[in-house]
Amino acid sequence: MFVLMIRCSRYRETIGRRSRDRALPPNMGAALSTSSDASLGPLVRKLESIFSLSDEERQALSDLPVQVKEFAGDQIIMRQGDRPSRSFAILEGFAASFQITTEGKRQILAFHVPGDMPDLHSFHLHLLDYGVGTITACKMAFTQHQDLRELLACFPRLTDALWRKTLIDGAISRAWMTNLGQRPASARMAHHLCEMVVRLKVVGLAPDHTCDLPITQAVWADALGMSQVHVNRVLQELRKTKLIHLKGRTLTVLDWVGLTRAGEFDPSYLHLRDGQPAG
Amino acid sequence: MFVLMIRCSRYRETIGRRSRDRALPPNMGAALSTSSDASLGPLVRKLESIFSLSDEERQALSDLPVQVKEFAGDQIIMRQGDRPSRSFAILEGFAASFQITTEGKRQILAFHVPGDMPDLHSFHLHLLDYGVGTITACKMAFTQHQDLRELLACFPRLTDALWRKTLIDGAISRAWMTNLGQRPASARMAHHLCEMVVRLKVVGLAPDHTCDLPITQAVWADALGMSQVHVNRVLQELRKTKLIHLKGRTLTVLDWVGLTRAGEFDPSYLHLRDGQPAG
DNA sequence: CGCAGACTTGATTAACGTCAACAATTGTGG
DNA sequence: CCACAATTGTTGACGTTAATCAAGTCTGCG
Repeated sequence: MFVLMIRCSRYRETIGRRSRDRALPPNMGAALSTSSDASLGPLVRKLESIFSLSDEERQALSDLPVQVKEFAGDQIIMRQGDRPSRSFAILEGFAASFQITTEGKRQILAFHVPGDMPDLHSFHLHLLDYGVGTITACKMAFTQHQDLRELLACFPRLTDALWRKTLIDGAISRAWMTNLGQRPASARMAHHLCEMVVRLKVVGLAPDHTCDLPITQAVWADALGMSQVHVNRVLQELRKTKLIHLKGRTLTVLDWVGLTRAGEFDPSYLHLRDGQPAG
Repeated sequence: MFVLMIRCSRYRETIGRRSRDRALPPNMGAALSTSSDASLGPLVRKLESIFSLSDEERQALSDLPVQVKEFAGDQIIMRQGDRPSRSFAILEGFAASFQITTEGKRQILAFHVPGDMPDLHSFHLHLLDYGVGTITACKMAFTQHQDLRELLACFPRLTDALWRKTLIDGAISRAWMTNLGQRPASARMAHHLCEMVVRLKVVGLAPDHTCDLPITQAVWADALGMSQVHVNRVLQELRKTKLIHLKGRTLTVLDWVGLTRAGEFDPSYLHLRDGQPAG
């Protein structure tokens, strides 16, 4: 206990000095702004949905020096094979990670919503095995791995929180794999829609049964491993059976129970702290 | 540094006492034996393939109190929904993790070879979202989460090593997802075989181009998301094109370059410390 | 208004699943 | 060592799902 306090106070001084001194990385000129106190809000909220933080930990996390950058839609942020020296959290907007096969096909591995840290892996796995790009315009908070390392050295429970977060991402991938491997196209789509709605609810982006889902059919095709034409037909089927209403970028779930049944959806793999009601 | 040493020596006493005192968990009567010094060898070797350990860390890991248990083939070890209080490493044999859909279909999410810790997730994610079962007869080393927690508190770099390991498992899932979503059946099989050969090489189970692969076609069907009949036809095709020889449980890769090309395989996602030559 | 991107539709075809029977292999008890 | 059962692998015929191709239509937007 004693030990921890010594290390922490030293940590605070160090970070303070470093974040003021450090030069900006080369490619971050124009769109850059400095962190405001509230900027990591979505990340903190997200972490708290899966882990309980002490005031001190919450504060330390909020004090982490970050650089906020804005991106347009459909931009690549990191690419397969990069060796990033910083990680980022999404503050606003939708992003996706993906892999490209040598045949030129793209598999979308995950959609990322505000509060997610899509490349937390790079903190330990220096070579990225996937790329990350924006879907819509996004606001991202970047943090140097070094700063994160110092933060975690001081607050080991935060290591656990972040580790836990990467494990949940793993659980989401597993559910996605089962979805890809075992379900016919329409159940696959239904399952995916259920997941998105629940995840958006957690961060307050799906208050009722409605949410903004700025995902084109072509993108869904790459995510769900089917052709764009088939995505279209499957969506029509879900509309015809009155499970969803989807117009423009707005999804309304008309029949939550029916949709979960169609997609065989059970939200427990999302490991939410309180069994998040979704309908 | 000073601090670390104090904590470590206390850790040693504690663990020493606890492992002698602790009663065995209820369901572990018969097949149980106590740990020998060498029992965690495969785990240590595996970790060293992805992370460099100090002598002290290696020793501490080997000293972790474990209970070794043997299982027959095709046994369930943990099931979807369990809340295990211990994790285990595979010392010998093949295992697999899987999910069962409500339609009764099984998706195999990963094959586990000696040195793997299939349920390391349960250390932080108390509810298992997948089951683990043996493929062949297996020897497993179980360790209480509590013991592991104490070890990691003392050697924070081991936390990093294990975190890194779960991240690599994540990378393997991602590659598997791309495989499921984007590749036609025969490329999918080829990619999978490449992965298995490389992973077995790491732990010394594929010395030349040959290895023991005790996986039935029905199991492959569940792993690769195709019917058992189609697995059979795809394997015949790979044999006909002289890429592999597969007879009984023995796989020989006849044309490594050809197989990697057929499966679009690039081993970098396995994040081996030295770019492990595979052919 | 015109253009680009997204969505929709129909016709055709390829990939793959299902069913059912059978052959080969492995394991087991006598 | 043999006979037998059980599991695994193989084959063919046939049906279904979903991909591909190609031609639209709609929508927002400068």
